[in-house]
Amino acid sequence: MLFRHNGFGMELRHLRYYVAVAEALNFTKAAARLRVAQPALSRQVQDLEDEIGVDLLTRSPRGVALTAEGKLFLEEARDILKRTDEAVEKTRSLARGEFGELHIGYSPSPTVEILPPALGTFQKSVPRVTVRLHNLAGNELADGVRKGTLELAVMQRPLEANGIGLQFEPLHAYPICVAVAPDHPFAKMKSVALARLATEKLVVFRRREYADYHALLASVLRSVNQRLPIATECDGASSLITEISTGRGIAILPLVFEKIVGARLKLRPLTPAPPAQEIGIVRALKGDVTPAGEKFCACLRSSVKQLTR
Amino acid sequence: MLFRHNGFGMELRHLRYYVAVAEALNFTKAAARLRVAQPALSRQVQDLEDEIGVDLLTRSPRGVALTAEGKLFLEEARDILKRTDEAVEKTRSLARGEFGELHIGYSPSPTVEILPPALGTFQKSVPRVTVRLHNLAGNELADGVRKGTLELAVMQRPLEANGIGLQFEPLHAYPICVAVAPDHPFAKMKSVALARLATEKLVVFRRREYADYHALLASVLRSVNQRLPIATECDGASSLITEISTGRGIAILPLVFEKIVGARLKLRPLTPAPPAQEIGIVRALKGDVTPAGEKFCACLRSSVKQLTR
DNA sequence: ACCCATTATGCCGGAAAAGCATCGCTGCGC
DNA sequence: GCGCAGCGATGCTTTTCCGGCATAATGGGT
Repeated sequence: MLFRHNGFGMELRHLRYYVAVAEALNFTKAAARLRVAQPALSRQVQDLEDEIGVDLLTRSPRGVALTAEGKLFLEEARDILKRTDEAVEKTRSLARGEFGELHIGYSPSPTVEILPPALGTFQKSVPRVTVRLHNLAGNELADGVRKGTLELAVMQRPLEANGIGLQFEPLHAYPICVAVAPDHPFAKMKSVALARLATEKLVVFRRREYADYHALLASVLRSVNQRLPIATECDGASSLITEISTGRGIAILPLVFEKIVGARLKLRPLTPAPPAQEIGIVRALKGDVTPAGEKFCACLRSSVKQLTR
Repeated sequence: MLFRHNGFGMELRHLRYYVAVAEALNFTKAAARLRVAQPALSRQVQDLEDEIGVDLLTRSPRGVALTAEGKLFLEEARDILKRTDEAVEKTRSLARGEFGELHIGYSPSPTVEILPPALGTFQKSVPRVTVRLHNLAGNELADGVRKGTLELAVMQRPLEANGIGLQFEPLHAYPICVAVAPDHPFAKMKSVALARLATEKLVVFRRREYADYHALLASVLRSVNQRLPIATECDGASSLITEISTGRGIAILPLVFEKIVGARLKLRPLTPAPPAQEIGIVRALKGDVTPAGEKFCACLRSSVKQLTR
């Protein structure tokens, strides 16, 4: 190198050597501990002192003592070395997926059986990863994953139009059911023929907020060419439960809603069975999933395994 | 070196280079900025990545991009480099006496004219030095300086017995005076002959707490072979002022007390003048004074110069 | 398919660090 | 009082490795 700037000679080696000497208060012993020869150590510490322009040690034939400046610099050097170790370890942790932030999108209702236990095991295995959950609508989830603001989404299979650039890994499939009040005639049946819905009125979620649900509904009804009158539109699960249990109508729901409605409604499978609602992991086709994200997927999969047992 | 430990290859150079590349997002430009050739930079960053065992950058023919780990490590590296600079600068500051702690012992009354202005100018010139003032008796001051718990003391010249191992640098000398109430006959004189004290009673400070004062007093009186009756012993300046102004007696005091007693007492020089009370700097004969201490001494000297004008 | 910018690789020279031997200093013990 | 032991510094040689130059490889853009 032609030109060497003033302060560009200091290296971590100098700090490591200085700390060793300052701790041993003896060049020879420090050299042994560092597995280097004493003269090398001697010179490196001299270089360090020249670099800083301050005497850090007072030498004597009996060993060395720290000057006031040396004491200060010892603290500083120790701190710097500790921080470098921490920096490296942090980075490795991040690479191993044991550290950092993980942005996960999800649809609350369809994932109610899968997500909570997966979150629990994940946080237990890597507590230093902060999971940020984002409760969004289906198309927003898809957009988020595509843009990269979400690393993964746990949700129903995206519609064709929403699915471009995304990969869907199915975790579980819920049969489509009809939800009725416990005193409704359907409640006594083991399954309900699709054709029998013709005389019923539908309770549905609001189209605006539940586009995915309406897509599902449409596909179910389309398959039998039916068009049912809509009794009410609900803004959420609890009002839907109220509407149905008071006899205002029935609803078409995936079986997972059993976990939500409890005993207040009865869910009966439809025959012939429409295509089941698939719940799974959505990730971007291109764009890496971090190790932490992979771990999370593993937790989801094992959460599903527990479920089916 | 025969054995090279796992993590002992990382140096500040690697961090400096990595930061440059991560900021430029381009090896070639970073190399130019660092005034090194691009291949050198390329290799050093590779070495760093090998060392950590994590990919920090994704290379492409259009430049480089940071991985998530790379972003984290960039922050860490920047911080480490900043801290090293700070560590060096702190150490240099300490060596220049612009930083650190300074323990100063003093006797309050005799230094009342000198110390406060010196402290003021000192703190203005080096605000990052924390001055710790220790108000102690004369022998404790001497002990403290000898032991090194005090770097300096500002006080009257130590007695012979107390002065061993110490160096005294005189700053100012105050003539010995007699202090009387304003209506006392002495108050009208320009000076008072020592012999005329014979008919007076003495107001003194307590022997226990003011050994130095009593030594001074003894030497003044011994020089004229007088022994005066003691009217009262006082625990401090304010009670001494009260005693004298109410006519209970007179006191022998150095002229500096004029600043303390104000108009409440009159101080008149004695003739023939006894040896003046010398105020100065006490330091250990061996044992360094830090640069900050030297600066403080300079402030004291200039404070005295201001005084005599 | 070619081109260009950009990074990676091979090789060499030199600077700097490490090792070895030795010197100089100082305090301790015989 | 003198030698000896322990310590750090210094001179010199060896080794390492960093940097420079030339060039290959890579891959997106036109």
